[in-house]
Amino acid sequence: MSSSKRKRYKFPKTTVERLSYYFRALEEMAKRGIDTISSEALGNKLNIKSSQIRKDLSYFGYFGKRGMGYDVRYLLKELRYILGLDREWPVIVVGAGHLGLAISRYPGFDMRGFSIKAIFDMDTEKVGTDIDGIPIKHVDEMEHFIRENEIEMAIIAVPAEHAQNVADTLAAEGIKAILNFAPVTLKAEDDIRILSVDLTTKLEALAYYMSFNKDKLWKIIN
Amino acid sequence: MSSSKRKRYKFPKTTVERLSYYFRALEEMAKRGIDTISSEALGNKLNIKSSQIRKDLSYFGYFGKRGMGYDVRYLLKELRYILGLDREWPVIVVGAGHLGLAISRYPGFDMRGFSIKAIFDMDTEKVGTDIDGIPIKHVDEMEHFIRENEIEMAIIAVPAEHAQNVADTLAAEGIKAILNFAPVTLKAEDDIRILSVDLTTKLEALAYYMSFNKDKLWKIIN
DNA sequence: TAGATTGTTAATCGATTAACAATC
DNA sequence: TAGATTGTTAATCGATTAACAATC
Repeated sequence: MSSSKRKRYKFPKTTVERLSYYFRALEEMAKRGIDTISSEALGNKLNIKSSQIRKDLSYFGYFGKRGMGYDVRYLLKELRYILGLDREWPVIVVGAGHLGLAISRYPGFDMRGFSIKAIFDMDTEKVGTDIDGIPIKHVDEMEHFIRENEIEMAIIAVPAEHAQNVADTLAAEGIKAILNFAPVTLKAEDDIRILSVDLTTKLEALAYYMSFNKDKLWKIIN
Repeated sequence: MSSSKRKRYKFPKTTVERLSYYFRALEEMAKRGIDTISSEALGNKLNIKSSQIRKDLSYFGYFGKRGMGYDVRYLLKELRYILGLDREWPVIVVGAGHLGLAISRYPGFDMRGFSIKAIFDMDTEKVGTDIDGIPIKHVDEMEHFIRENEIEMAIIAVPAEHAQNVADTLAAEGIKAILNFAPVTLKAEDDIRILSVDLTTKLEALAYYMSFNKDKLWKIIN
């Protein structure tokens, strides 16, 4: 039923994330006036093996010239298209705490076409104000706003204990992708894409790595 | 020379991150008065297979009772020890922009023993003020502060173009672990642990997944 | 042409999972 | 004891990498 006749190619989940790194590095190179780059040179810059880069790109097409490398502007254009960055993505943020506000102002989002259209919160002190032109609205207005503005992506920046609730509400209101900053594992139907950014987990991983060679563990990794 | 006679066990890099999820889930359970849990039940909560959980834990010891599951408080205690969370970690933040300040106030860090001791910036308007009791100091004072307070961990929250510079400085001043929020790949010597949190990459991955089944790509994943 | 570098194959390496004997 | 659930083995699955023929 849902499976098309078209051949499907699998690729590692890690590839999409790396494409994003390639895109960013190429953007910087374009800015510096570099117009051709080899997988070797790009790999050096990103600490990624050149064969990994070539393989990642090969899942999507032929972008290089043998003996020459990749045309920076051309590859940028293709990656922009592959990553879906050739359009504007209207986004809402739920949670107007320190983190929610910092995220709303994060310059990196706007640069990539992610445009924060509104921030939602329950705190009536904050509702009605705005942050750099982005209105803070009451969560009760969320459903209407999502439909009115055809929002598909949302960022959750509320405390852990409210996050699942917010996710359920967003799902019911038609959101298709969620970037979650709350430190919980969210549950949702399969048609909703959820990715989490975990601020503490990585710091904890660092703490682990700082501890382990100080003779604290029975068994040590390599 | 550096290799001890002790047997070394390898385990996946992903394991440490999952231990951190287990810890968090168990903490919440302890708070709710649950005192025993099976790998099956914990897995359901975290969308992780029970065999994965048992395997992860098995790298570090025997924590469960067959037929009974795991004692929540005991496992918490062991995980706290393994993750190095049984001590205080003094941390500094470099960059007093919106993100740096939000990070400095993030309640999740303090809860885990990560204590932000100071924020460093070059902006003389900000230097001398404080955020919730955390002083903002000039970067020139950083080296002295690091030595004086025996800081080993730092968080980078400066613009991409300054991040490598800051990392080099931190390394020279004796920092051993860096959590990087700047959207660049940092280079450093092997004895310095760097992990990055990338705010845009995940949003880009979501954008990709929202685009791909809209007939945009030649080759489609599964 | 000679040199460089891609795109792709095949081998290796690493991580997850099912299955089950051990045992509480 | 019977039932439940661990700890561990072995199979499977997935991702990375070296190597090289193709070709600019």
